[in-house]
Amino acid sequence: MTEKITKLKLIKSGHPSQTTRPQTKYQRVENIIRQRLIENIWKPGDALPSEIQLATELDVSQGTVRKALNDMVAENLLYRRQGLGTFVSQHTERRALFLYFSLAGNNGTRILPESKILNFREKEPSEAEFTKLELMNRDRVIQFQRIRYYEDVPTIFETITLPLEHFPDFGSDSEPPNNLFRFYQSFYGITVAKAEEQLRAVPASHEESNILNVPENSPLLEINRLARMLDGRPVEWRVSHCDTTNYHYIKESG
Amino acid sequence: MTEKITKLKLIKSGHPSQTTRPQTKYQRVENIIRQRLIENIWKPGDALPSEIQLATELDVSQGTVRKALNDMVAENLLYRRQGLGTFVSQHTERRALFLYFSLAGNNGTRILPESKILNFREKEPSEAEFTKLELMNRDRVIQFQRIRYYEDVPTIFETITLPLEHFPDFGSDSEPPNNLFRFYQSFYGITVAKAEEQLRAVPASHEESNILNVPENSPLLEINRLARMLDGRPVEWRVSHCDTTNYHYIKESG
DNA sequence: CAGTGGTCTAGACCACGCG
DNA sequence: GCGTGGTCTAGACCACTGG
Repeated sequence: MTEKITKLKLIKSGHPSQTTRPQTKYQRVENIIRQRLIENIWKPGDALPSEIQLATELDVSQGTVRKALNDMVAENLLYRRQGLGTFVSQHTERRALFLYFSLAGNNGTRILPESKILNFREKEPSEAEFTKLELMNRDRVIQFQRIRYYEDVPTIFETITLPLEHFPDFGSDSEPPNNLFRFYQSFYGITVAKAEEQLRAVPASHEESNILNVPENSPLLEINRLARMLDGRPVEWRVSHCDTTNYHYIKESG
Repeated sequence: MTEKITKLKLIKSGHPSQTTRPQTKYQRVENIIRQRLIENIWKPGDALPSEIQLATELDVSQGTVRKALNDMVAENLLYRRQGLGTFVSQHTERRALFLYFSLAGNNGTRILPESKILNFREKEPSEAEFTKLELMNRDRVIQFQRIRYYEDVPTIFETITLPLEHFPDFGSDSEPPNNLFRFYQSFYGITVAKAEEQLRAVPASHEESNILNVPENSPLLEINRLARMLDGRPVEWRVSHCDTTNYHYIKESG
């Protein structure tokens, strides 16, 4: 009994600043783990310490650690494999495909389409780019465009804008690969944690009609997506114009 | 000790058929609750018995009931209000808006747009309708079309198809209201539990160009949505053609 | 086999909503 | 005050994985 009381005292006195703004233990555990992910102390693919080790280190019960980890698994930041451990999520092909790429063939199958870079430049951000990417100073941006092919048919025309700040020497070595998120993660230690998409129907421009081999002004699906890192800062703004004759965007709700 | 052992024996012997295909207790609890929702024993808006009552009734611990309920809260079938209880989800305006209606103004605000019914008929299903709605016999279907307005501007043209089987006397009393899901729920006891959407860009037909007041062949966003009931059977097929000049479809991932 | 996550229990105490 | 869900603990046992 006395031991219990002492423990509670210790916990409360150990966090005196949080008496006004109460925070649960599992939230504190979550924040600690989140911070370690942001600081790359635990890298994508790494196994975390076991639940019992974490519980001991952070002086909480295993159940509290479980709750925190389960929350983060639900956020796709971690994944579990029974008998093996808890791991930091990576931007594998599968993850890219099911989390951040929603186009599927009319039969329902998804493929991560091949892509070809058309152009590349470093420049001052436009007003829209400055706002969208939440740039602070007049930081420069990287911008490139590419075509993506579904079964060798050009289907998507993409314009991608990145804050130069986070991507030094981008594109100087070699062409950026097909799976950009994995590239950001493995070369720059930047993990895309979430994204917001806005969809519209737009007419094909003259340039797009040539590239995608469709009539001018024919309808294209515009996917306007802002991707954010673990700490919430924007990392990539991507505008994709898609010929949805043979493919469509899918979403499940409920 | 002996009590514990006896209890375990009881549980196992109480479910002899499940020794080969093991199922966890919380899954069993989930299935029982799910079944009661399907059978309308607990109706939308009702409070469930308290966790302790359920635990006693089903002979499991409160923690097991918690896990089952939390899973179903994550599925949006139930919601919790601390201090009050656990409730069956309803198709309120808010729910309709945030779960099943993804159009937002370019400033980010969402509105459930007003609608006007254009026509209504009962007919034999087409081949596509038969397949999509997973009709078994040659059941008849109800079909109607409507315009939806955003700030008094016609913006969406919808074609809605329902299996007549589930909607006797549909439309004979009065016009179906704006929020259809709530109507299905309160008048027919049918809850829409999930939906699958496919999005494309399509050209405006001659008819649509008149209705939506846009040039013929101008790009429209097509939302092709199949809604399913609690037990997974299709209840509604809706094809919406949207003028996305002032509005767009939104999705958050991560 | 040892170590991991997954399930389940029993019980304590807290925070909230309502009468 | 009372009943509800929300947090937290401690410990048991199961199921899976790998060496």
